[in-house]
Amino acid sequence: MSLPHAILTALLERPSSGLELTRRFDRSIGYFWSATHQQIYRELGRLEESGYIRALAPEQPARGRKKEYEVLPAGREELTGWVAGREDPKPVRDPLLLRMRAAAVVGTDGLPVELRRHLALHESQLAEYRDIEARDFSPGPNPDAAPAASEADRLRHLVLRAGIDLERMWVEWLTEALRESDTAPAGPEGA
Amino acid sequence: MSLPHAILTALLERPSSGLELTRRFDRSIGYFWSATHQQIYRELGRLEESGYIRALAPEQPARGRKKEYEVLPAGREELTGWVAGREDPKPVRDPLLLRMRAAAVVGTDGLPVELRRHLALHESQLAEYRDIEARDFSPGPNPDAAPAASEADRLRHLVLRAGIDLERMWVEWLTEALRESDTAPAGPEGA
DNA sequence: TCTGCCATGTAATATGTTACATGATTGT
DNA sequence: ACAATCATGTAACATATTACATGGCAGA
Repeated sequence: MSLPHAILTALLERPSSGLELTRRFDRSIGYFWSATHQQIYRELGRLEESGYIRALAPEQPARGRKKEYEVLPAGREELTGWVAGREDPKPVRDPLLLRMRAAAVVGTDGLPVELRRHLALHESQLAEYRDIEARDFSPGPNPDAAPAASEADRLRHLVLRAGIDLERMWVEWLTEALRESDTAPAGPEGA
Repeated sequence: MSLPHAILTALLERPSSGLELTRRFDRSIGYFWSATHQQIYRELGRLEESGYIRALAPEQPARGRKKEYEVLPAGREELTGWVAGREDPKPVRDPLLLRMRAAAVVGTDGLPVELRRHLALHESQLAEYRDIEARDFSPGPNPDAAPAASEADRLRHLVLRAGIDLERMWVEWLTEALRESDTAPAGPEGA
């Protein structure tokens, strides 16, 4: 039940149309909750029906016309309640780890190539996050002179650092995995 | 498309019935790919129909009777091909990070309690992984004298270390998040 | 007018979750 | 006989993915 709350958060940050939301889900919000435009349009319909959001500048029932949405008080309340609620962390679900486990049974053919590819992807993502951090959360040359970060900025920086920590973890783990597979002779294991 | 391959891997490690698989998906395999018994039974049916697995000790079409499955050569080939294939890492999808982003807009009421709860859960999971590592992959007092780990063991250890690294990352991140929210006064942000 | 892109949407399918149903086996 | 548990399954629903459809608008 996270997608509706992701959309409410995005719309509170800035009222948007479906396509604008889709683009924001390809960047900032999408860094920790991805969604396609089909999901977003469907969910916008539901949220409107529930009275959590409403369309601005109406009188345009046409199909190809832009439709902006804003959050209603009921939507803000719903989101506030969700933030305060309980939700256990989901168990990890990672196809790459599964493939490594499978490789322990049927052999590692083709795996190192894939590990190198993933390493490059994670390094690239890490670099992107670090750029964002330098741009949006740089402390400046004299931290004491800078204004104290707002609570909202502090939270957004924390979320970004989770992304950075995660990517760094994968980069380190993949590097170690490749180092080992270079050292050990990697013959087929599945005989 | 990972669940069928998770099941093929599990069945190659050891032929099992549906319920036995379910239990293994609550432990070892479930640490990086979870599944309920309903998913497993449905997928077992499909895999059998595709000719990837077959039921052992047949002649028992009854409902409550145990049914063991084993992997056929076609199933092993399918799995080998999947291991060698390409599959991009999925973007992160984490409700807790989403909630922190939402909290930046509507306020942090109730969040610290939840962060502490998650911290305890991750610490517990980390401890469990470390127990498994000590039990199954301990180098012993004299590593040089111990037999070299097999390629399969090396891979399984790597997968376990990914789990350990992930949990440790969350423990550290949550600890830092709590330390900051103790320092900074956490007033409602959504005014 | 034609092409390309902006924008919203439908349809079909796949996967995952929750609740419930049925039969078999074992111990009391 | 009964209850508890093992074991396999169905049904309904929710969510996510993929492919396609429709209309508006701007410029060549």
